[in-house]
Amino acid sequence: MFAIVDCNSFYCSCERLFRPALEGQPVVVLSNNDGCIIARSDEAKSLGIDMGIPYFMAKPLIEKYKVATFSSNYNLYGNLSWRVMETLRTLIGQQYVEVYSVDEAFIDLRHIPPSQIMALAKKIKTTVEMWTGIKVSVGVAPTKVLSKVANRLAKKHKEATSCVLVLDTPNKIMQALERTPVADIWGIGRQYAQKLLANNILTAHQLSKQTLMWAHKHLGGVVGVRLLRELQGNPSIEMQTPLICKQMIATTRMFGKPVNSLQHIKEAVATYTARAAEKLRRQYSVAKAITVFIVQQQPANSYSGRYKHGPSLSASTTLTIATSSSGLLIKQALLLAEQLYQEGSSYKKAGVILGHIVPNDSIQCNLFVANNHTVHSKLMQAVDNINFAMRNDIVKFAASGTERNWKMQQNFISPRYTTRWHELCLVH
DNA sequence: TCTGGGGTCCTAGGACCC
DNA sequence: TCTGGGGTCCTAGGACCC
Repeated sequence: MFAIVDCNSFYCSCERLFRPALEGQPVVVLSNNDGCIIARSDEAKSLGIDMGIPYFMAKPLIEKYKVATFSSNYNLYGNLSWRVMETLRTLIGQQYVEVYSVDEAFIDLRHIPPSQIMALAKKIKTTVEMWTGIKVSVGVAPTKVLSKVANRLAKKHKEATSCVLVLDTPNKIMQALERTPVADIWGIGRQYAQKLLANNILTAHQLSKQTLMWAHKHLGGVVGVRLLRELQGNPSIEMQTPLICKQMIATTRMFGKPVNSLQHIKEAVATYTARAAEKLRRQYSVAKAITVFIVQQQPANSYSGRYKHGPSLSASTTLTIATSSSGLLIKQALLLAEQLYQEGSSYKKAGVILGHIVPNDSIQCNLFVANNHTVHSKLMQAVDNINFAMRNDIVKFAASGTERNWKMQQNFISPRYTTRWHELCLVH
């Protein structure tokens, strides 16, 4: 059996933890740049505030019902996420926990006797809540996909399930599948959901009755086959071992306001490159490929229905030697940015993507270029140490600029209660 | 006026090899 | 009239996830 442990309205729960007066009140959290709604408490959901809608569209409801509104505070969420995951690792053993996202983890329960599973699932829930103050839901089933089905129903029927649901008999599984619309299956997105509906396949149960060949043909080849097998109760998506290095690292941001000048674009690109390089060094890797992209502002009155982004321009380059040095990467990134920039255009977003990532102990050297990896890595280590100990960005590259008037908006940001001394929660 | 920021995996098709 | 049969590697793009 596999379990999925999922924090309830995670970002909202984090904000509430230090503002207990908000318990039972509607709360929403906004995306970067205060653009969209990305998390809602149950109370906010029942007011009809939809996931992912732009803030300015939700504003009337938010003001009418005095919904508590926060800019996203990733320092806070990251730290609380770590506490939740540590709790799970302590309870079940590190080798059985796969952190799937900031607020979710799969747990391998194949070594647990069936008779003890329900008790363990409840223990996980109560312990996480007691140790961290974050409420979670637990879904347990023979496969990962089915455990997500269980988790969804546990959350949906909180009173009946107390947020814990174990699907351990064929009958329970069948009933759960009948109550799950195809669009709510993990792995079925908007496109496939439409396709399934067109084929008159409405529930997960109906989908589970299709053949593997059908899934291969209509749901993206081997991906669809895996999904169907999982729905039918045959484990086909394995646990991921921890400490796998990312194969791609990106840092991309919307600007706080449209940017016209090459100078500002370059500052942003340099800043994002430095951040991406930091992430790279944190996993002890180096990158050989770098892509820069900038997104133009969408010309006015050219969109109908769903929001579309403006045209995106991108350029890539491959380095002679893989590196994690911010300085070397910034140099390349700025060249690319200059290539892409067109005078007279207005931009709203930029990003940097590092690729061809390998561990830094297996750098392929170039016969004709001196390798100064050691020098650079010592410098970067010093920079990282200072930035970690003091505060973010106290040491940065001049190319990043000092004014940064392209920086994103965060009008409702809460204190970083758990990661900054001077932002601790005060009790009077 | 105003719409996020990360990631993953897979497939198709082109270039190239013998 | 008639033009093989394998391979590999790479990239772009599409689908999905939270």
